[in-house]
Amino acid sequence: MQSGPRTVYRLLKKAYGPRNWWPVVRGGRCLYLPEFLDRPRTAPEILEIMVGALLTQNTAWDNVVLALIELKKRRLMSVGALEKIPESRLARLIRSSGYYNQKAKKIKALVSFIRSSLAGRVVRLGGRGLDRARQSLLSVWGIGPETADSILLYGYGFPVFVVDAYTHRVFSRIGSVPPKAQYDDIQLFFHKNLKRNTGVFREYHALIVELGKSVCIRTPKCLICPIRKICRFRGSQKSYAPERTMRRTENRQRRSSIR
DNA sequence: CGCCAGGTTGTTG
DNA sequence: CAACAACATGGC
Repeated sequence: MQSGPRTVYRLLKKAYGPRNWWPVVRGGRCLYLPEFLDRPRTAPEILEIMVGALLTQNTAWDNVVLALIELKKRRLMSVGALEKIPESRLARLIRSSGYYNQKAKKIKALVSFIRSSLAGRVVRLGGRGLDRARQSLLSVWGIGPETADSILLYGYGFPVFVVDAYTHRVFSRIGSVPPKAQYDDIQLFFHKNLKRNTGVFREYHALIVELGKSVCIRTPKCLICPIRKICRFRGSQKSYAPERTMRRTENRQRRSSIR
């Protein structure tokens, strides 16, 4: 039985594709438009992807969209506007995306980086090569490997594979990577086993997310899984080692909140 | 209610 | 360097 990442891709694509990720927020709506995939992103679109990538860290996308709508409604989705706005007000506007104090700080760090990198415009990382662009992004406070790679892949069109919690969960269950595999290990697995193709990488990541959200959840729904036949797990085992150690404990109930 | 969500940074041993 | 804790809202 074929079970390489290419086979997984084919099965997922047949079941869920195309996903047309990354979406753009326009007119108060989140649009998944195929035509966006056929041309380079404009500078404003890249900024929106960057901000969205920060806001979606460990957060459901629907909550992020609410925050992006707030920002765009007020014409704040620009480097200049995001530089000017007080951090506390920014935090209030992106409240729905969670971790809003930290994320406001991250957005500030981002626009500061963009400004310092290219006096007044969104930095043109495209001409500097993938490795340098990635290192550059990783130097920004609040941008880790997944956020950097999302920006590079969906914003700038670099063929770099984005690894997230779903990727780790799905492919460790399949048996392709060890449960303890780190980000770079998992990314290397895909880079070694797939042609470097931006379109495929974009679609593949989005497909993994869909599988991870709807099927390959904590207690997986293997009966409806489109890649069941190549998976080592298949729901036949009674249990497996939880990938994320223990759950967070203690709910702090500090609820005075802003506003 | 309790759990979870397309991470990252700071702290600790 | 690995393992944790902190960060926080909204949906089901």
